[in-house]
Amino acid sequence: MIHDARVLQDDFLPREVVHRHDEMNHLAGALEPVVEGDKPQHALLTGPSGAGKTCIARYSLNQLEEQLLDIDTTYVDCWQRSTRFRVLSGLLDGVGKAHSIQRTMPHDELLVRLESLDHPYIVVLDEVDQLRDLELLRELYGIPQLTMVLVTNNKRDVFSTVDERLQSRLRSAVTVRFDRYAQDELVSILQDRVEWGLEPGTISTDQLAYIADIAAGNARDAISILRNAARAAERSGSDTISDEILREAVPEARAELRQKSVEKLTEHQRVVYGIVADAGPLSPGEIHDRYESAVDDPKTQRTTRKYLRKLVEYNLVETSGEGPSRIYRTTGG
DNA sequence: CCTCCACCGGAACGGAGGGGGA
DNA sequence: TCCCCCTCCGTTCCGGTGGAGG
Repeated sequence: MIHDARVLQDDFLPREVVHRHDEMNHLAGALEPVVEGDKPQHALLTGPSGAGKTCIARYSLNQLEEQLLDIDTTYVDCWQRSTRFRVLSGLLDGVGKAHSIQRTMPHDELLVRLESLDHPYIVVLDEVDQLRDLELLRELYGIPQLTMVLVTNNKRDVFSTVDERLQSRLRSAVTVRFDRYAQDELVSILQDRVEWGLEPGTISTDQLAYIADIAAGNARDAISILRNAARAAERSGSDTISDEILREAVPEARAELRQKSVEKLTEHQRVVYGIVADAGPLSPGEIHDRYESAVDDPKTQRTTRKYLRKLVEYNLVETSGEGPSRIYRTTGG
């Protein structure tokens, strides 16, 4: 049934990119000067999640590495590395200069190491809006060999907190906008994965269209549904994906996504999430009261607010209402 | 319209944790 | 070994905001 499971994974990088040629050329135009030994331009990729931003960014860097010997590239997910220190150590890691880095390293030592690069270094900073301190971008701008490809899904409020000088620098980056995939584009992306990953004839085009409809332009969701369906079919010993299995795979895919987020939470954060999940829409005060009586060593109200904010960021919880009438509930019904 | 109240989130601070250097 | 310098997490403090109700 499953012929090559890798192509169904989230982080799989296709050999050929479909339906994003304009965006790819746009980005390549910014980076291409490096081939001639010139300084490439910084780039900013914006658009909704699942629209192919990360995929195109990584793909373009791969292309450059194939063309050039004297170039380094790396990918840093600012969601996982949201502090200045973690980003910097991620960047050093990408050029093999991360040896003997520890948290006690003097402030600027990490930057100095980056400045000593003798090759162009092109880095993807994914989910850059998750950075706690955007001032880091200013420091990275100051490193001549470094070119940044910044990836974010909401351009507007990302850079509102930085000063004008940095803002204008960021605005001068080549901006590539991504839209949601159209329905037929998603179908052909899925077809590609099916062709490489599954035995022939396991799923019909109609079924792929069904997946594309539900995924609503989000390629990651679409592939996740496909993956869950294939897994369920294989478990049941079937060699095709039935409509019933496919229907069941939709909530499973959502649960899988949710589960992954929940695993990243700390114990106390999980308790707070559990309260919202079990007891339905609640006010912040009510949530904190319940949380306080649920654990032995409760944190303060301020910390509970930080937790709630985090849950919203993780898309586990959503909020509505302002001020005193604010409530929190779990996402997706 | 104005005041109260709950909530929001920035800022500053402190302690724990962790590893290098004298 | 002790000291130092860092990060990370939570705390305290507080000004700002926007419904609800007089």
